[in-house]
Amino acid sequence: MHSPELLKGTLQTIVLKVLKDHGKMYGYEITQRVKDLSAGTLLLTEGALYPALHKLEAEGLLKTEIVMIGKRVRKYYTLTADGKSQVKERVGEFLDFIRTMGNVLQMEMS
Amino acid sequence: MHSPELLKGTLQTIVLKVLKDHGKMYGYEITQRVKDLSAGTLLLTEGALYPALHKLEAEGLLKTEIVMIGKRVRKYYTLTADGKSQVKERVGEFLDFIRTMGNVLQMEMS
DNA sequence: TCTATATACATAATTCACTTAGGTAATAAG
DNA sequence: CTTATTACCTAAGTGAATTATGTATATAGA
Repeated sequence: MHSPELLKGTLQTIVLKVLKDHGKMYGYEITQRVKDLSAGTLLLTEGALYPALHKLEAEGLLKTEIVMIGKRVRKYYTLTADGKSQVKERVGEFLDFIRTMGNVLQMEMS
Repeated sequence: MHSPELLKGTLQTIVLKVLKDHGKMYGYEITQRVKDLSAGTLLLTEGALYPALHKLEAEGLLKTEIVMIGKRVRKYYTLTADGKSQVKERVGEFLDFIRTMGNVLQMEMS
């Protein structure tokens, strides 16, 4: 798997937003959804994703539900109320950031 | 000084692009220029900037010229030929990144 | 059939760009 | 004359990622 240096600091935002848009999802599904949405360019590593999910859960932004698929464990994540409000905040921060970067890098971000 | 998590991975791009747009500059001047361009929101720390400048110089993207201002040392940086071509590449990568993030976060980036 | 690939979870060691903290010194402002 | 600003620098610590590993089920192809 590969992922750019720029990804740093955006993983939580991505996870929260994808969960908001697609509802209940499990870890592996999130990696696949992000891969699809990014046309194969954003490949979330498991070593980054799972700790991030656990952290967001510990912070009360996500809640989990374990489901058995045959003999296989699947752990579904959904946003809590706190999680939902955080989505707006994080995405807003990201928008501010790229707006600022647009100014600093003198890009015409129509 | 304060700076967001999102800044990670963008510092070199910022330095290179600012040097391309403003020509010969010294470290402290870069921090002030970035502060101005970002309306006070992007505050480069010296602990991040100076090592980054030294690294870019070691990689041959920047060259230096030391000037005495009274009894004060001032170290001017300019882009090398390699540096100039890297600017386009790095800014291009950043644009790709925000385009991809636009898709993943389902933002309408007109 | 058995072998590789995909699915699905997880943690530990390491890396690396940053922050925080510290240091030196000249100049300007009050 | 004391503080803030200008101007350079390095070192210790942090934290979010990568890389490496481990476990195990399900599936597709040769």
